[in-house]
Parts: sequence; C-alpha cells; structure tokens
Amino acid sequence: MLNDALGTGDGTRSAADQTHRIQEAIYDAIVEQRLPPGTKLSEAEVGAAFAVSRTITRRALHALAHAGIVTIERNRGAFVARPDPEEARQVFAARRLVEPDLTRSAARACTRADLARLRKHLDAEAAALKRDDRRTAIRLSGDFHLRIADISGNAVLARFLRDLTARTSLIVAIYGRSRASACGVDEHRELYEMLARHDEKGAPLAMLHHLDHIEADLDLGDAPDGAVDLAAILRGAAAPRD
Amino acid sequence: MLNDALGTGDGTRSAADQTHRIQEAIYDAIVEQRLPPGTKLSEAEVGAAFAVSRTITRRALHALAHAGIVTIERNRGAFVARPDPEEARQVFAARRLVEPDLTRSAARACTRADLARLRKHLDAEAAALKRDDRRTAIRLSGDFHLRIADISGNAVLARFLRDLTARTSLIVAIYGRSRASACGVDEHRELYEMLARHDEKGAPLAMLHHLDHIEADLDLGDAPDGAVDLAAILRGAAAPRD
DNA sequence: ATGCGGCTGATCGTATACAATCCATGCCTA
DNA sequence: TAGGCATGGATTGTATACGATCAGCCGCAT
Repeated sequence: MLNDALGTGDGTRSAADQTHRIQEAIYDAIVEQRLPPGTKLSEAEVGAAFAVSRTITRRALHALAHAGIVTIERNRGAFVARPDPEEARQVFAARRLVEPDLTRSAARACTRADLARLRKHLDAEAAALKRDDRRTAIRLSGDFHLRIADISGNAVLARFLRDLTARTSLIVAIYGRSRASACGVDEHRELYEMLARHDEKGAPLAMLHHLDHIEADLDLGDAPDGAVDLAAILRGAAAPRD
Repeated sequence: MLNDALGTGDGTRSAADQTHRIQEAIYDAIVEQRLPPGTKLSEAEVGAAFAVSRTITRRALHALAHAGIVTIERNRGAFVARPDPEEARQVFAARRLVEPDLTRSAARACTRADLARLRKHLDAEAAALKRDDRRTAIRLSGDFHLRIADISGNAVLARFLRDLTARTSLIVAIYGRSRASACGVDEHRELYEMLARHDEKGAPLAMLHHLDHIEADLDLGDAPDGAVDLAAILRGAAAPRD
C-alpha cells in the first residue's frame, strides 16, 4: 500500500497502532473518492466503524486535519475537506514546483530495482483500468507520483507530496470535468521511460506537462458548481447574501 | 506573532483553544532554541507548566510531531526532535526548492503595505541584535522568511515552510558552527531591497544564496558533536560509550 | 400565520481513572 | 564481584465520565 515508505516517522507500527489504522483507512477512502468532500465524520460513528473509542478516533481525525484533508470545526465536528478554488490552485502550484524537481532527482537516482517496481506498478494501474476498477485505478494513479517521490530520496518532500496528492483527490472530486481517473496511465508510462533513460531534462518536463494536463481537466474559476450551494445547505440553509 | 497568518485552518481561535496556546509556546521555545534537541517533553510536566490536563498536552505534542519538530516514541514519550544530517540536508533541499519560488511570487505580489511591514520587521530584527537579545533575533530571523512566504500568497507552501523553518532551528542548534543567529540581517535587507524593486530575477537568486550561506555555516557530515552528550545528560548521565 | 424564545437531544471538549508498558533499582546467584 | 532476574515506581495508552456548546423542535405570543 506504499504507506510503509511514507509513514509518520515511527517504524514500530505492528498491530497496536490503532490510530494509524483508521487514519489510513479514512485516507484511502478519501483518495479513492468513496468519501465525498463535505462528508461529516462523526467521532462516534467513525469510532464504532472501527471498534475503537473516541480517543483514538479523535487523534486520527486531528492528524488528517493537519494533513489538510479533513476540516475540524469547533463544537461541530470533523468533515472531509472541501478545498475552494483558490486552495486548489495553491495545491497545484505547490505540486508544479515540487514534483518536477523530485522527478529529476528520481531520474538520477533510480536503480534497476526501482524501475522494476515502477513497471509492476504501471501494470497494476493498467489492469485496474482494464477491469473498470475505478477506485483502485485512482489510488494507484496517485501512488505512482508518490513512488517517484520515494525514489528521489527526499523523505521530507515526499511526505509533503503525500498530503498534496490526497488533497488533489478531493480537488478532482469537486472540480473534475471528466469522470476519468485522475491521471492517464499513458503519461505515467512515458514518465517511466524517461526515468529508465535517466533523462534528467526530459523527465521533469514530462512531469510538469502531466500536472498541467491534470489541472486542465479541472473547472476552477467559476462557481464550484454544487459546492457553494451545498455549503449553504450544510450550514443551515442561510442564503449567504442574495 | 505572525501565526495569525499561518493558522491551522480554523479562524475561531479566541481564547478557548488551549491546545493551540501550548502548541505555539512549545513551538516558539524550540524556534528560539530554549528547548534543545532531544529534550524530553513529559506530558505531566508540560501539562503542569500550562495548567492543563494531559489530554490537551497530548494533542499539542502530537500536532508538533506531525510538523516534524517533536518525536514521539511509543511508551517512551515525546522529545524535541533531533534531526540527523540526512534529514537536515533534505530540509535544506526542500527550502532551496520552495523559497526562491516563493520569493519570486512575493517580488511580484508585494504591495506598499507589505513592504512597510517588512521594513518594520527588519528594524525589529536589527534592534534585537543590537541589544543582544539572541532569542528574539533568532525568532524574528525565521519569521522574516515566513513573512515573505505569506506575501507570496500561497498558503499551502507557506504552511509547509513554517514547519521547515522550525526544523531548521533545530538543525542550526545541533550542527551550527558559529554561535551567531541563524541569518544575518544584512542579507535580509538585501532581499527586502530586491522585493521593493519587484526584481523577479534577483530576489529568488538572493534567497537561494542566503539559504546557501545558512547551510554553509553548518557542520553536517561528521558526528553531531555535542548532540550525543546532551542526550546522555538528559537521559540520566549514563555515559553512552566511553 | 409567522416570528421568537426556551427546551431537548446530540455532539464535541476536557478531565480523570485505570491498564499496559518501560526503566531502574536492588537482590540473589554463580 | 559481575551478571541476571524480579520487583517497584513512573510514564504513557486507552477508555470513559461529565460538562459545555450547538442545532433543531415545539409552543407561545403577536
């Protein structure tokens, strides 16, 4: 599940770390877009779902809030985050800045074993697409980027990117135009080829274009469609101004 | 204190948010290098110091752990993080990647009011240095970078940088060669001049050089010098090896 | 009929109690 | 005397109890 390579820092997560378990479960559910933006994450409900107390649930929700994919409102509870267009632009700006550089490092550093793993990953992506397993396809698609970050060797940036990709999932869920998965596997294959050739010029450029393509599929700019209405509804049907 | 601009997301932090209060207090103490790396942060002690229960203390410590400036070891407790040389290099790599870009954005976006605030900030820095107030000088020095990030308008990256600067404080505390403050105020003034001229070429370069200078003052590579001794002292004066 | 005020149920915020774990000291044995 | 083991104290991990706050509902007055 790739999270091994991007853990929160403690390596001793055997079976006792309940917090981590439900944190990952919610994280995955958000990435796979099973939990739509704005969904209420009641402490009691979440706790019951995983058979843990509110203490654990709470810690997990707070951690996710720190990662930016959950919003906590005082005395109201936790919700799956609903990034506004401005935040969406900032997330993409951050990715455009960080990922090409990570890709260049990866192009330099990638070993034969890394490439083999990437190949296997691409096959899994293709397979998921082939059998119309959209959830798996989306998750693997995002994981591909994380694997590159992982190869680059900078754990600090890789960690940051992990949060950014999760937020991207939310952004795509809200503003995505096409119902296709987040990334095309073709561009991933192209990236793989460049990495395999250790092309330190081409690979970052390919990543940049790839990100541009993802962002181009978004419909930022005008009103976020149902988002504003939904917000109004959720906050008590009080019309904001007019 | 600048944190207003970089809060955790909730704007309703009036007086009830105890967690935030002690989180900021510990954060500041770490940035100002009053809490050396490796210091044990006992839940009971911290809680007593701020007159809150362990619940609150715990949440604050976990949040700081997520930011990477506190390490939590299961059943052992929380400690001020002690970044190893590799992590230090990664933090600086991340800063070299992010900050020049933020600086360029700031050079483009900065208004007269922004510049006035920066000027006032520089004066405060100079004043702190003049009266040998090392703690304040260090904190303001780091805050200067955050203010630039703030001006750039990308809150996502600004938030990331906030964590990075805090970690930088720890790195300087461990590996810093000179006992001078983290950054020279002269280079900050130079940066200010470039921002004032909206120099989108020069400002990022100046920032890059500035970061290089900070990193050049570090002594990575060999053993972390006094760090090991400090750990021994804090852990009960049991001589580690010789 | 409509708007306002108090009430009730539910949810969150915080504190505390209890269990589990670890570290250290001291004793016993070889 | 040195090493290993058992025990005690301290600290953290988890669960739960209680108080605070908020949203929605009902009844009343206008």
